[in-house]
Amino acid sequence: MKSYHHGNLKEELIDCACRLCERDGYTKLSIRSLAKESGVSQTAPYRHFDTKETLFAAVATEGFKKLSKACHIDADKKIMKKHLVEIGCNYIEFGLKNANTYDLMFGTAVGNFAEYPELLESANSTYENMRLSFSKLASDSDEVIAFKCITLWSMVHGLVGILRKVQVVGDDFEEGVGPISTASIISTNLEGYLDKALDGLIQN
Amino acid sequence: MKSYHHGNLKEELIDCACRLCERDGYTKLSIRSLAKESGVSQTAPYRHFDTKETLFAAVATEGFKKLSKACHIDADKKIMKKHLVEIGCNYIEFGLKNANTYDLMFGTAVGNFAEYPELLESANSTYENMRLSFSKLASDSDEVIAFKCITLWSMVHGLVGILRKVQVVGDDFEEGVGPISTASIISTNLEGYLDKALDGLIQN
DNA sequence: AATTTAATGTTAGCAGTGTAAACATAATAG
DNA sequence: CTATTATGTTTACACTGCTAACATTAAATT
Repeated sequence: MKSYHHGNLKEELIDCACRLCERDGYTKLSIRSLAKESGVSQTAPYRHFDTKETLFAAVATEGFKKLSKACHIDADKKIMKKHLVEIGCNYIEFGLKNANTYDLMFGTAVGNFAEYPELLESANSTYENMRLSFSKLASDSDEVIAFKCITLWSMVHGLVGILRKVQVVGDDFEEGVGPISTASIISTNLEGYLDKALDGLIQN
Repeated sequence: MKSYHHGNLKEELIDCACRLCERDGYTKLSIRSLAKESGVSQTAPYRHFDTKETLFAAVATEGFKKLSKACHIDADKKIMKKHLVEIGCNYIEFGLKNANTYDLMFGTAVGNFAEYPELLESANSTYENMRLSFSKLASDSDEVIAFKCITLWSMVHGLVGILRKVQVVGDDFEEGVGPISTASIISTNLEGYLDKALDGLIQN
């Protein structure tokens, strides 16, 4: 016997949308199927999300929260280069393991973050966490640290994009100097790769 | 008086799709509107593209060709670091000015490049061009050059992703060390930024 | 406690979508 | 000249985002 009111629909919709977006890609997600999955009428979601993009924004918000958590390192302990590498690795791992969600977060699905305050906040706080970690290592000015942080972010973000196109990760691949084999090699030793790449960032 | 056969439909569809994808984003593109725009019946495009993804693949292929051209530097002249910076700048500029197309090229719209030989080839040749330019500068082994090339690509690819979220580029922005202001500063002096960032890549 | 109001749900329906099937016409090959 | 293939059209189906009108319940106000 089900009651007229669901009681917890919004959260359940977001939860469900996160799962489906990751499983099939956000392009495949339909509000109707989402409603059906939650055992509710086709248009019920519209009581909680004005538009599909609003729903996407909610999924992206969750994505940034998870990314933030994945990249979090306990603020108390002294942060060494090793930890920055770890942050980078975690970031990349998140991007690769949640490729579809990641695409939703950084693609054009949600046009303007500023229209969705919670999304903007969760995205900014992901950055802020990274920046704070960075500031524990280097003794540069705030501006320089911000620069380095954006650079690190660009690096790992870029690697996610490139590696995703080559997600064989351990599977066999043709040898050579093509992008596929090279990217594969990198992805099998991500830590070593990042360690080297970070050298330029930290000193200098 | 129009003839039954269009004569040049495939090319026109691709052309038109490229324009519309860039203008409105590939999510908004419909095969029907595309057909209408080309003055042809709703299902005519299916004679040339099995599925919508096939059409996307064609648009992405064009995108890679354009990207390749934008990053091309005459192979004859000796390539200095300055030219690598130029390549990077051109790459980023392309990504920012063709954000929607870029998203189609690197997002999840086309799942597996291997299913579309022409796409795979144009993407690979974009990489190959970059790699050749790189090999003119450094005297490393092929493997090392491939590594550096992927790193450069990651860097500029990542920057496109981050900067796109902040495409104020010259407009005013709040001062501080947040991602927006920092990214804005970078994007107003892309050349200098890249020049510095490339230091770590070229020596070492 | 009774009543008004707001929040949250449902049903019905519109205009638009991807794509398959059956058919029409024109270009090409034999 | 005929048969085949390439390319186009019409029709149709199941699905989509979203709106409007209505139903039910929870919360706020008197």
